Amino acid sequence: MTNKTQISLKSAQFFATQTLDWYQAQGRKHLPWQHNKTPYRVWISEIMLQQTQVATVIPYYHRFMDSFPTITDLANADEDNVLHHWTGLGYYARARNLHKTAKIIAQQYQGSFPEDIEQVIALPGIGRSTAGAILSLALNKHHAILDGNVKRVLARCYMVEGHNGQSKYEKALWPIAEVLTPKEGVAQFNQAMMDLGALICTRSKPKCELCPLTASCLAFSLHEQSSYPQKKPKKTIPEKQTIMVIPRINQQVLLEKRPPSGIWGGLWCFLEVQHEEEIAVLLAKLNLKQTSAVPLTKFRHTFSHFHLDIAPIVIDCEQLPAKEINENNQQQWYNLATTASVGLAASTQKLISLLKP
DNA sequence: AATGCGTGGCT
DNA sequence: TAGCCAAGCAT
Repeated sequence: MTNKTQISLKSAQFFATQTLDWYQAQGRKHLPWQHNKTPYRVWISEIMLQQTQVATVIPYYHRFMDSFPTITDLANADEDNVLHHWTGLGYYARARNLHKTAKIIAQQYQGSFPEDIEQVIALPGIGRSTAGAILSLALNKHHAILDGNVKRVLARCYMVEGHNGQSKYEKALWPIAEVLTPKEGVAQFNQAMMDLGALICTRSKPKCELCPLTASCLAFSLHEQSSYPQKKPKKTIPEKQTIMVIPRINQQVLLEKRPPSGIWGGLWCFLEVQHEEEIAVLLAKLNLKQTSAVPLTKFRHTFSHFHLDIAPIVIDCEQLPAKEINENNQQQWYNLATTASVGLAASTQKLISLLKP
């Protein structure tokens, strides 16, 4: 039985007032998605910002909104093109779910974003916090949010035990977020909480001297800011090896579309083998005749959950009459001189740029 | 409930 | 500099 944090109405009101006053003076008001705040624009920003820093997102956001200004534009786009706009941003399920959800909204909601929180949460890729953010920031509806910034602020203010990824941590934080979220000024309050987390209540070296919430902050009063949120136990991630086979004819290289789930799902990548002997088998299957093979410099690509040591090898091939290498449209010759509108993994893009004429 | 899922910026 | 981890969600 864990203790539930008790917060009086009066202290909740004080918390909200302090936060809103601070936002008025110090909050961020000119991020790209804060102009013309429609549910669509806020939705795209919230998805891009998941586990991704603001500075990284901004150029992606501009390109995405230029290409897909409305939900209908997104719904009518090719998935390859949506993933193309996500190239390098990571967590590609976000882009696939974005596209799925746009189609659902186009078909089931006549192209207008649903405003009922349960309907929003039911959409692919949108959880409780993102749903609350969309409806509160764009429509000022009364929903709490609980993203990484808010979690950190609340964990310090109320010295909540646990760390990101632990369910007990979130279970303890949600009711706190709910109680503190005011009925008036929800949009500004939620934005303010994220800004406090991003600008003041940072993970390391929090700027407590600039914080409007020190009077409410338990960790501050006990000089325990650095103890919250608690550290996640570190684990060593495994190392994997792969050989990336790069068949090349003229200035074209062969790519294959990966299955819709798993790592790099839906992206176009080079074929992979585990051992060099398998290369010949692969080329035979593809009906390709090798003229020369040149290994490129090996490099390491690190994911959140494993290291991947990549040994690329370019196989120059003879031109062959068009054969059935394209059975399910899952393979294509990619012209190195152009930029196709498909999603590429960062490692694929890196290799392609190395080979560009 | 813990793990899979990317990438690049910090320190 | 090699880890740590960021505006989470799905399973």
